[in-house]
Amino acid sequence: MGRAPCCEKMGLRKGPWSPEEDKLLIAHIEKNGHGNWRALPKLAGLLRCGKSCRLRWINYLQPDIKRGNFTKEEEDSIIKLHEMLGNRWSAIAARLPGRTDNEIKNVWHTHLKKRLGNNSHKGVDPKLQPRKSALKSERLNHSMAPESHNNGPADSPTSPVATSEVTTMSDTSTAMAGVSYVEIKTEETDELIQMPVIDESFWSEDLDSFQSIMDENLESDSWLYNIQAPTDSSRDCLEESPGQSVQDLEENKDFWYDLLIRTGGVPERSE
DNA sequence: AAGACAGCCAACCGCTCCCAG
DNA sequence: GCTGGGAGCGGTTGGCTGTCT
Repeated sequence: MGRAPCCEKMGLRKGPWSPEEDKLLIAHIEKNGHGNWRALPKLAGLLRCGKSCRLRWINYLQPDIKRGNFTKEEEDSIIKLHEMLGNRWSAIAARLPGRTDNEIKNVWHTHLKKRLGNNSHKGVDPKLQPRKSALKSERLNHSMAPESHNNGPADSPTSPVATSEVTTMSDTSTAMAGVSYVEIKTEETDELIQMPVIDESFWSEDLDSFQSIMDENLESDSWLYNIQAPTDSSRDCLEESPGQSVQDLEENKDFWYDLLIRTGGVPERSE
């Protein structure tokens, strides 16, 4: 299965790019943009396939790419984001301005994985990563309700404990992208409370929404109790992996806040 | 000095998704 | 609704470089 590699056609170069090829590619894209990657090499006078050109541009030639070593903060961000998102390198890269998915992937495999291995740090099992199709259907359903599974730690003192009586609510009061609401009955008090559930699209695309939620909740300093983690993006996944808990988010509150500040998501909090 | 080994990273490969026809 | 082509993504590889013996 699978179509033949696009570079197998006669005469197309493979392997490392020469400075001349880089110049040709940059000159062409600066002048014409990259509307059609497949047609680009011909137009630019390159003996490469479009895929190779795209990769070279995205990973190396783009003007806003940050080269050089990763800072400690960047590495920490990657670790946290990997906990939340798993091996979704492009999603992680989207939160680290100037860094590419390929670069992040390399750093992960060469440095961070070992580091975490030593710390027996938990992460999302790659085998449990949702496939894109799962993400898509989840977005369409827009209700990532943990219907029959506890998505938070049972021993978390203040977090609600999901029970079998959780029901998905229609998103009536807000039309916020990536956010739906569930009713959760707490085990301790038997109270029904509404809880926002944030899905993948929220985290990857809508920092403003997060800002809104944070703004609403920061005053009481309890906002994290009301946000569920985004990592379990399909019911199958939920069944196999409890993923990030409310408690995890709680512990990492500062991290999320710092990240959002750095990426322009929220204004700095006045202490 | 040179061979072996390990680490790093740019690039490739194969798969899935998206969308126009 | 179906199909095919292009784009994007994540996993993997291969070659270069640095370090060790």
